[in-house]
Amino acid sequence: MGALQCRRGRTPLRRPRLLAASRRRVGVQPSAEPAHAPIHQSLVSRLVGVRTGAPLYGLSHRAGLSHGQSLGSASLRSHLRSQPFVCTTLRAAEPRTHHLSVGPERYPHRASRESRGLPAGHRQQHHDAPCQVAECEDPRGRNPPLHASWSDAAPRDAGGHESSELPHRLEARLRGHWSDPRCLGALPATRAPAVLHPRRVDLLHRHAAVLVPPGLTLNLKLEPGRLLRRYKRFLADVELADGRVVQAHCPNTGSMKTLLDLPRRAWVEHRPSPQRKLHWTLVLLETARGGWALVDTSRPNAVVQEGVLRGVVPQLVPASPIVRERGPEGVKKRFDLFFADESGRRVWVEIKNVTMDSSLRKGRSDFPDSVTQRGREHLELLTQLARAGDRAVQFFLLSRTDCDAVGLARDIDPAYAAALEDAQAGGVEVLAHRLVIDPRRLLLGEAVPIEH
DNA sequence: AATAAAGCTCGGGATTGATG
DNA sequence: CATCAATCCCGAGCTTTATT
Repeated sequence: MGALQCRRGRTPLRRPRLLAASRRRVGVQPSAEPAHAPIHQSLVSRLVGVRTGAPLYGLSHRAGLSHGQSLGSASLRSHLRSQPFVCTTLRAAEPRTHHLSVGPERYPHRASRESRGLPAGHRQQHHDAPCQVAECEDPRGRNPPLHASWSDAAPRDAGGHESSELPHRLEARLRGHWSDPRCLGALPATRAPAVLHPRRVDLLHRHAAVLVPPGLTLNLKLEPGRLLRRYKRFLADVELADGRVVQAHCPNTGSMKTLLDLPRRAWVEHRPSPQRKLHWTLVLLETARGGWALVDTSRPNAVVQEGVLRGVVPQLVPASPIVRERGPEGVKKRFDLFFADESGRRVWVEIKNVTMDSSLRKGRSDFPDSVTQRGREHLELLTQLARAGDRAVQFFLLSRTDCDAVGLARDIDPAYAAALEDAQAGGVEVLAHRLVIDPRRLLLGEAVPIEH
């Protein structure tokens, strides 16, 4: 329950009675809604959150929260990301006309449009937009199938020009997704409530989401290079294919043992941004035997969460939203995933990225790659939780393509190895799955054996 | 005008080990 | 033992916008 904290100082919220009221106001007849209506609001917003990881534009209060709950946008995003919906089919629907009317004529006391450099007389009228419909199902069958539809047209201003209110980052997102043949569709979100407000249920079919097949949110946009140097924890020099040497961010502060005989082939991601000092990120490194290893430690948690939602891990079947980075009450430590299973037991999952060549045999990858006091403490806490009746899971993600088993690096950290054995004896479940490194994306693969 | 709810910005925590 | 390195993520606090 900790995930859904009430926002400070807010009065409890009234659930808006949306559908009938706003239809009446805007003059849209229910019968005018095509076959895929009605769209259940809370389900639509879950849908929005699930596959995208995208910002939720204007939908968050429909998160299916109970009366009186309100979330900050950040925790809401993670709440929605964890909902288990998968988009299965896509078909086209009829174009429709959207009637919108906003602007300073109605709200003359608002000066903000000018302050943002928007035209003062802005008035959004209407436009016809081709729509598409997605049919979605809950892979666990707990929720009825969904239909959602959207248009890919940008909002228009009075002159019929694309509204300047469509944020550039959204445009970029849409361009990227629409150009991907595997993309089932994208709902063009607009961040401007003036254009698209959640209470306008008649506009629900324009609502924003990017509906993508499993794993696409774990997209990779990689360029080949050679890792020349790794230094100061976060930095790496990478030579690109054209000979340029760039400074890249190394998102792995660990030892990366067995992966740092240099130079070696690498894949880097180019993500320029004013927020970033380094526009390149080191993601994959070639292993000694020509496989690939994921060294970007920001990705494994998302991979495992996505896989769990798709049902890849039979032991882990969430019956509640998955919460990231949460710890038990009164404990400073956090676990990577937390949810309730179908019997209502609390499940804590700690994920470890396993990339080190085993010193014992080829084809095996061992953990840890350096002494890890933190990891041991996590194990001890997991053991306590298991003894107290919760489910506690140590999940090893085998993040290299040339291995088929994970093991313990007893020689590197005997205390950790002992702690893992204690944990297992104490009821901690130890699981290991392979990471599938597709050139375009990351996916959680099948289980692999754990050797002792 | 009052209120609900959205978006935005900012800053802190977390990550790890080398270095002074 | 504090500091530093780059990034991501989140929440707090604030602003903006729509609705009644």
